[in-house]
Amino acid sequence: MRVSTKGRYALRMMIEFGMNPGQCTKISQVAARQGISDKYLEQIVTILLRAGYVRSIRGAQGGYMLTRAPEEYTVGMILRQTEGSLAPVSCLDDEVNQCERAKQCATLNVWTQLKDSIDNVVDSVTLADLIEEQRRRPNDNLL
Amino acid sequence: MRVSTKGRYALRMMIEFGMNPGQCTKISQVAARQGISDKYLEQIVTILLRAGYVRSIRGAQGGYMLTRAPEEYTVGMILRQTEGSLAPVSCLDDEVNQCERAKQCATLNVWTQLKDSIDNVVDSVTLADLIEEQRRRPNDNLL
DNA sequence: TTATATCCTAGTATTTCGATATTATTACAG
DNA sequence: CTGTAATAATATCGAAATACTAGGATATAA
Repeated sequence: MRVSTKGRYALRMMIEFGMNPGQCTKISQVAARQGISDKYLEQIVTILLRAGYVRSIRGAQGGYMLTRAPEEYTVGMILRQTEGSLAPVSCLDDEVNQCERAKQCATLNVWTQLKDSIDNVVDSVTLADLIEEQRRRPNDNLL
Repeated sequence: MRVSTKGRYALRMMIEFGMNPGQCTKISQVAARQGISDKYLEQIVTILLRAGYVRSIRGAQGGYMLTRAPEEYTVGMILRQTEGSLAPVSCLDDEVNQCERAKQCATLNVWTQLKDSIDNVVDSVTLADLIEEQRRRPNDNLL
């Protein structure tokens, strides 16, 4: 039931991008400030890039920036891209349950409740909330 | 964010035990009915045994049975024993947050909300609920 | 005493995680 | 037009976790 570094780093990186509105942020900057391997961050940002959540500018003076307003990203969107499904069991990944045991499964109800409850949290918090939270914290330049 | 087979099998096994109140249930029975490897189930039941959630009777005609009433087990209790902590991030495992980034961490709040929300679900459903759910389902003898 | 069960230890195959390395591509600066 | 700073896309790797599997030791009812 753990959120892996991939999802957590992705969130932190998106916060960094969002705190530089209108300008490029370099991976090396994020890596240095967060103390994370830049090669690993590159991998993660590629996922966000393909999802259309950030755009990249190549070459010198390049970097990444958000494609939309921070209010338009939920934590759930970012985590689902990087972590894959957030459902506690795989049979709840799809809209229709493919599991052959579904009809007899006494535990399905708990998993569904759990999934709904997780979704409810992650979909109600936006990147803008996190950025605001970040600004309220000490040591602004050391996330 | 997945519940592993260990936790899921443990729940299903506990339901089986609970559906045979007052009598022993053999691992081989559970394994056959659930289509799970009995050697793996043996491993899992050991965790429940050491937690004092079941007691064992060795030898011929032996098996396992619950040590308390189904109402007294929550899904959370069973999952925490078998899965370990259910917190989405390790810094929420302990009562006091040991993470040095805690004060500057903009994402801590989401993780706390997520943890509370997960705990709320798993701690509010009891084994008795699952057993009742099971009895309401078709094919009672094929969980 | 024998069949049937749990108990215990170890091993193993597969997958995931977290990262690193490599090479290619792009674009701006001088 | 060349050097350099940056992204882009893969490939590789070690460690840990996951999901079993195997074999034998121990206990007990009949």
